[in-house]
Amino acid sequence: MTSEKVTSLEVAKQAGVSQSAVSRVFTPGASASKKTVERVRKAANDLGYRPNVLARAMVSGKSRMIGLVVAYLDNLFYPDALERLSNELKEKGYHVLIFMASQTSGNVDEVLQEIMDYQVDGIVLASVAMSSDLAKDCQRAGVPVVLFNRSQDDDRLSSVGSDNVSGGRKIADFLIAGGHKRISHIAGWEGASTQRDRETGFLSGLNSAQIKLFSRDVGNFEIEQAREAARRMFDRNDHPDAVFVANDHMAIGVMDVLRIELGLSVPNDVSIIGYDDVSAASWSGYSLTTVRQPAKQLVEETVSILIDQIEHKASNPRRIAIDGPLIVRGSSRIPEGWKNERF
Amino acid sequence: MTSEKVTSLEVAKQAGVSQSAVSRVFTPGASASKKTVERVRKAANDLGYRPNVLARAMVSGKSRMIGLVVAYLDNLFYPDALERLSNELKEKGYHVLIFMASQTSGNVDEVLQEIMDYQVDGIVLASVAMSSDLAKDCQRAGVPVVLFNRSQDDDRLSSVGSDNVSGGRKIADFLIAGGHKRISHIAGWEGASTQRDRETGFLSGLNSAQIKLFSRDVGNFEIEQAREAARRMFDRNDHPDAVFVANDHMAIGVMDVLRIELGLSVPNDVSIIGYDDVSAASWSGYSLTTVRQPAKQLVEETVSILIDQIEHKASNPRRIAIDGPLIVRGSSRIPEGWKNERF
DNA sequence: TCCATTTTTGCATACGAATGCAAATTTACC
DNA sequence: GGTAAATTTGCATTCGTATGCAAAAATGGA
Repeated sequence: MTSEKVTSLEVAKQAGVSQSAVSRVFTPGASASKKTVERVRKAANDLGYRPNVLARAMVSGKSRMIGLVVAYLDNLFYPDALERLSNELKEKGYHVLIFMASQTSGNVDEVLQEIMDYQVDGIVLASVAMSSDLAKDCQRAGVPVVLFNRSQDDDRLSSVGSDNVSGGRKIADFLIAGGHKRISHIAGWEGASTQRDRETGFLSGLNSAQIKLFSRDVGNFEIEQAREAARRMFDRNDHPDAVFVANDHMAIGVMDVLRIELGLSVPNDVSIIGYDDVSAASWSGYSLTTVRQPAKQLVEETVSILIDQIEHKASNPRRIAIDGPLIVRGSSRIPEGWKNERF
Repeated sequence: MTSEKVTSLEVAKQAGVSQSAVSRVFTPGASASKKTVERVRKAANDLGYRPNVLARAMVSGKSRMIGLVVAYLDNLFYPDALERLSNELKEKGYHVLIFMASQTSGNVDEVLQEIMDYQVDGIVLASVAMSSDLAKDCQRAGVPVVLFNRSQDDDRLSSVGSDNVSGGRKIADFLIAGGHKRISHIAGWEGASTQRDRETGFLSGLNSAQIKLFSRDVGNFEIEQAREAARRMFDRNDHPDAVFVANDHMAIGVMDVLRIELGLSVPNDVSIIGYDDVSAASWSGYSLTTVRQPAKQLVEETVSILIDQIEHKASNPRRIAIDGPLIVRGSSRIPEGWKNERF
């Protein structure tokens, strides 16, 4: 009931050495004789001593914590990424302090301040943007920041994402090859770089084939809004025969509306393509054609950049866009003579 | 580029007061004259000073961090809970340090040790069990622990969950009322208290009606395993006409197998009932009948217990089981004359 | 064995903020 | 205005660990 934290000093007494000796035994790279190591280890074990990370952080200036800011946890892409990130970082001896940034982008800066109060060694912003001022602050404080699945013009910031332009283009090419004539788009939140890039690639693909976008609506990456967008989009006689929905999360909602509310057949009446390849996309109930965001690689790159900047003081920001394959499944009409090659 | 952290001392100089004065201005409840507050605030603003949470933690012994251990982030119930937990705690001035416990329960203790190294003020174990030894350690260190969505015999530990026994019973009653004759169960991981309790309630419900469980298989809360269990279970001529699947995550996989692979109609050929009421359960593609776990309340109770123990030193563990309603949707045959009353 | 190197050790201090204590100041009241 | 009480302030110390420095011990070489 009484909190009895064991300190290095107590271990030192028990082992008959100085506090510094204890510290050295637990500090990788510090020197200590075999004998002291042994005695200290024993004493530490007996007393149940473990170094206080916070105290260590104070003097070393390294907290071994990474701040993570996330907005949408209901889109399974992010929990998945979070899990990988946490595991990957743990491997390197870091841990994740998590912060939710509610929908409004206004409070991100505030959240970031809070994060910095914890002296985190680095920050990952997942699908969240930050103000330029804050970016400067982070830089000044020597805290590296990586934007995950978002990019931003500020060239002080590293970013990791998939190549959304190329992905958007693949989708257009695929739909065109499938002979679709009335191709539409349901967009995510238009403030997001992912949205803009996907749409840019998509439109450029249509453009190359001289095809005009048939119709367009916005779902803001929210499933309910996507459903409404779908209803609006199909509330007319000549509806689209293909829709690129800006992410899987929304695409699933859209498919439900089309099939169940409107009685349409996917893919016979209309082809649906999403983006991300979340696990639900491969559920046989949806079998959603989509562009895969290679979460594993994205996370690995993110961690690698962070660690580089933290431990090797590599200071030049890196911006990475990994290409993701089109995963062809049953939600889209398959082009004549199509082999499941990757686009 | 050079890290220039602003300290209270610098603010003190700038404001022409002592370091203590600065500290007091930023310590709620400490006394300072209007004049000093003003000058310190101004100086702090000018320099961009914010108190170092870690340093504060050292002397106060409170880190304002809560350690969270999670196992399954792919079951949407947990990301949802995590989001709520994070927000709720933030409200109270706490933040979440997250740790993944991989499938094997063996490494939970190790993870817990790591958590304690960070001097967290409290710990939430989500769907994860801990050894009795560790529980003792936490208690000794004065770190309150709350089991979330799990309970454990150890009566030193607080736990918050829904009333799984009652929930299981509701499901049985509902299926029986619907006239089902061949009622089966696909279990989650059998080491989990939630699994045991749900099944206990379910069986007792069947028992009251003198109905024997038709068949049973195990899915370990993993969607792929649940799919396989479903295939095994229906690979015979007289298959069940109702299946209670131990959570929604698995139930969705099961529905896909039944409908798409086996060509069965849900609910005409077989009724499916899940547990949790994750967001996907209400998607019209599934429209899954389920027992709702009231995530909001669960999280609120969890936080309330934690804060109580941390701030008011309330030391007696509390064990809470909140009743969750049966949410009747389209995946199950509805009993004659059924009104959507809550069971 | 003796001296030169290298390794190990302890001492003292630093990290940044909070707080008990006593001195200094302000406030209240007669 | 004067005294007592209340408030504010600064000093010094504390939290638990890491580390520069110099002293001590161990090692190596001839």
